[in-house]
Amino acid sequence: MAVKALPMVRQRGVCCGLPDVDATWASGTADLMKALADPTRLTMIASLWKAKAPICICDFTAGLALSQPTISHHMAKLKEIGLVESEKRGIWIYYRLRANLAPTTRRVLAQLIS
Amino acid sequence: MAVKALPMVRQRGVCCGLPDVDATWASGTADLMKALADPTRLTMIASLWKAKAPICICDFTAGLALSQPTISHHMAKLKEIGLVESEKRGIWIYYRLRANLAPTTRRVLAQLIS
DNA sequence: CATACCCATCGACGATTGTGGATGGATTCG
DNA sequence: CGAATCCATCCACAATCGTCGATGGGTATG
Repeated sequence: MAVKALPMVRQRGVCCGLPDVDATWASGTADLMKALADPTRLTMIASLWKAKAPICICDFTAGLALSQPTISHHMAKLKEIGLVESEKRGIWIYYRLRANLAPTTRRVLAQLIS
Repeated sequence: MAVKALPMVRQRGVCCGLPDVDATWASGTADLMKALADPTRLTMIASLWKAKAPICICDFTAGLALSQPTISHHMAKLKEIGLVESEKRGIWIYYRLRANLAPTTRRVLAQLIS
């Protein structure tokens, strides 16, 4: 990647413009990053990604060294952002990666996990 | 992507194993996500990515609607994680994307920004 | 029906984060 | 040298976050 050099001359008190960055994009992308900015949630997402199958909440509760309310809280956050969806089966609730994830989101996850 | 079906039978009180997810990976990736989990820092990174050239801190201070200490604080965080590096030129300090970013990090940014 | 299990929600707590005012070092210009 | 500009650091404050105990609803088993 070609990187331009530093500008040779510059006036004091005069600043240059920045490349256009859409504020809506920044806000939305930050929300996605926030959802992924925790080791527990990242482990959950990676587990679902690798398993290629729905996983019961109880398996996370048993497998991760955290209390049941904490596990539930993290999964709720992932669901709220739209990364996962759930399905009830008897007394168990299974979570899976959302079927129609945004292509960008899916590619980001692929890069992060694989 | 083929997604397996839900298990038909399940015993109460018996939980299944989870796919192996490396704890070090989760921790490190979470740190990267945390660094990107803010609209201001995301805007900074996208600006540097698009500009393909070093940008002076003063340009961020002038362009973003935040105080100078806040801008400095955000950029310090990006530098601490190793996403950007800086170069001093007179009274100005220029920041640019780190030259030898981890390939994974670079690809994630490419997916997020482009 | 009574018990056991699964899970979401609530409330509380300490820890972390985003923000900006004040300060001071560094550098350049007149 | 004195003034102005650029920038990092320190300090304080409100807001958000991660965590867990307690609680209660829902569901299956005996």
